Amino acid sequence: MLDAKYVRTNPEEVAEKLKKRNFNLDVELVKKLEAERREIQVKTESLQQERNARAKSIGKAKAAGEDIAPLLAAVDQLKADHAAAELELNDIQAKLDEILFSIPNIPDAEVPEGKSEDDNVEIRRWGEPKTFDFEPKDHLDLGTSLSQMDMECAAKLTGSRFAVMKGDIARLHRALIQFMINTHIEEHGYQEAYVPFMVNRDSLFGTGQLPKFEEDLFKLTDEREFYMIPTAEVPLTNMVRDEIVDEASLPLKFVCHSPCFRSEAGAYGRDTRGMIRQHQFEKVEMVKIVKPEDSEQELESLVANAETILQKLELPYRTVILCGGDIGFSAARTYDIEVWLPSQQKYREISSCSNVRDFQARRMKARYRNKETGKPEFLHTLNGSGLAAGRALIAVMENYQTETGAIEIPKVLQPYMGGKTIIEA
RNA sequence: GGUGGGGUGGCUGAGUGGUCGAAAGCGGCGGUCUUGAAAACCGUUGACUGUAACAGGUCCUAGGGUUCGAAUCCCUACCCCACCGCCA
Repeated sequence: MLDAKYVRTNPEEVAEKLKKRNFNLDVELVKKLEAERREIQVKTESLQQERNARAKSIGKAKAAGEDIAPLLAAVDQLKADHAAAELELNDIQAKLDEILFSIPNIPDAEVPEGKSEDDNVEIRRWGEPKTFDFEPKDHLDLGTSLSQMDMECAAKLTGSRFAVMKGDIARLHRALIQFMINTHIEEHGYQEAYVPFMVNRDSLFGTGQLPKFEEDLFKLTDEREFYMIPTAEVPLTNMVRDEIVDEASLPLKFVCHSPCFRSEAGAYGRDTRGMIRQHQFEKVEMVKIVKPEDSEQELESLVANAETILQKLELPYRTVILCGGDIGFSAARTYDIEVWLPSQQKYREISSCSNVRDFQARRMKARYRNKETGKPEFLHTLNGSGLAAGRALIAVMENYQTETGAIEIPKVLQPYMGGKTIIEA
């Protein structure tokens, strides 16, 4: 969330900056509620002050052995007034919080203007889209004819938007995950983490999925009300929730493989075929917890770490910076990496890397002690996929297919496949 | 699941109704000493809010209650620890 003080002292400025993401802040409402809050808070606090003073004097009188009965009678009305004022204050504070919690992050100045993903701006490309001298199949045709991918079976087990994989394809999927994690811990200095795949409300609030995006999540129905994680970003980032982190341990860099569960996937009727958009998919996630002055630079290296995976897999990709209209709720700046899919003749998102700045840290009260000021200050958090495993699998299958419907195995994955070099029927 | 014990500042931990935002230690910061560092010694040091600066307010896991007054008493929830039971 944004700094409440900043929002209430400069609502017009905030509204102006949020226009870039097509977010409309009701400035008049904020001003009106804020004026009320101020008045009621002053009233409540002065009543509190009075109550505290009276209570103290009663204590003194009692200690001195005086008769306190008249003092007790005098304090009755005060008590009732204070209780009423407090209720009123809580009510208005709740209204203000509701607004504050649903305001998205302010985009960086460098974020391009734009309405949709069509307005994202390409930063760079790597590799050349491969040309085939036959009609390339998509991953579903390839997987199905190998009898190693079965969407009908998944639909029987659960429903639409789930997948069953078998044999070498299942192993290739796992190989990708192992390869990615190993690369990040061995070459990029991340610490591997294993975390819960169900989290509580506080965690989802901390990273910004709640309260606004409840419908995107799978929620458990028992009395504990846990949620399935939509990304490992949630548990990883929340590790520092309510902590004052030792400055010497920064930056924290975590990498974690997890399944991700998203209810919204499929709500738009997009990518209904194959494994592109699923309710459950695997992802290797990178999260960095850093000092504010480092976050810009850490975002660049985060993207580079993700790109390295595609380079080692020799998959053509491009990197774009998301425009104001396409950027996520918590992010100040996001780079998407898009991999080439021959079946679609398009680049498709395979990683999303964001600098969240202090937006999540403020929600989570995640701080470090600044040596120079001696004061606790909010950390900056970043997250990025490194990479989405399901989409990486699709990209490998489609880019490495042969005319006979076999799939060559990228060199870097062969050690994870028992030395195998090709998957064929 | 059962029984018992707990949850207090960055950390450990004392505090059972008013003089407690809270002893002590550790850690941090400043200093003395030292070529420098360590040790030792001295001083200092909670967070949030609020103010031009004071003042004021809130915070002892969370939510309710009792009371003029709650870290302290009562209820509920969550979490942790120990032992027992069960179990991959």
